[in-house]
Amino acid sequence: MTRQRRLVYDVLLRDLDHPTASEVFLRAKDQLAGISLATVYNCLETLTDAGLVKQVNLDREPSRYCPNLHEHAHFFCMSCGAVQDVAPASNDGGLCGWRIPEGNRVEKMEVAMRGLCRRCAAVEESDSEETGDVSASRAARAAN
Amino acid sequence: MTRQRRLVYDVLLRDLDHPTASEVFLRAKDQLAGISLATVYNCLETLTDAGLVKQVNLDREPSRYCPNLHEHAHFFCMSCGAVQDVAPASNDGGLCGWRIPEGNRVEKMEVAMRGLCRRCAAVEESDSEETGDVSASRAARAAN
DNA sequence: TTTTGATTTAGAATAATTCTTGATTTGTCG
DNA sequence: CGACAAATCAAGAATTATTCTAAATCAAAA
Repeated sequence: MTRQRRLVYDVLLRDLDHPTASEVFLRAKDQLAGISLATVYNCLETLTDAGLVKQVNLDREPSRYCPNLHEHAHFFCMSCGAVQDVAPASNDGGLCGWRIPEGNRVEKMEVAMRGLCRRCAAVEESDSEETGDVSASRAARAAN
Repeated sequence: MTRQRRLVYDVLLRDLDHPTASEVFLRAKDQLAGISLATVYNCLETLTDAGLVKQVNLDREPSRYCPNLHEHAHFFCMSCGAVQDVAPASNDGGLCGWRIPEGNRVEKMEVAMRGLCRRCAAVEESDSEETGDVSASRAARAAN
């Protein structure tokens, strides 16, 4: 945790408004004049890889960053651009329902899942029988 | 519906594998040698605006295109990169459950909603009392 | 203190997408 | 049929977010 990483993380924690990398950069500069945009990108990536921060994307807009590690969805206001966290309605594994804040109007919802399709899950299963290592084969294929 | 648009649309309909713009371009070229990537982008945008096609994004990867207009989610295989459509488990408005294909392993799920936050919904409400036109005020603000 | 390795910086490079401009096609009307 | 207007297309330049590169800096260990 270097000074720059600490600062970038603090910026994210101070206002939980899902800033873009550029916005983080502007806020960080106020406190550490010499910091560069590249460093902000580096720090955001490091923090994301470390699991302290989540990268949030909507369409092809610039990525936004969120230090909320609880399971949640995101609500993007089409009018003012604000981004809110939305908590799950219950602890049933996230497949079912969200606590939409009172007054918000949802016009569209997008759901994306990531994982292994049947075929790849099967291959991994058989690979792990041979090697005993579940993650190795996936990593090997992912390297393509 | 011009020749190029028809072709791009047919390419999407032929294989429902969510190709990127470049992939659409490669397939389209086979049937209309002179078509350009810019035209493919134009056509995809036109088709999307017309509501015949949906643009599908995961993270910052190239956009993919999908002619399935039914409500559905997307499943991205982390190993082979395949993208599958996932149907809702019931017709309850999409808040609740998805028919994950047998054998698929979901490791992560992302939910994004778009709409109007409480404040903007309230403003629009009061605007429409004055003007009688719900969409005008939103459009005006969106133009910023 | 020197070394070592990681991190930061600035700017160049990249990749997807959009924009611009001129050419082409299409539809319409005489 | 032929001319004109409007829409569309093509080619390449431009844009934008992001990543890469290489040199400079820093921090901890020896």
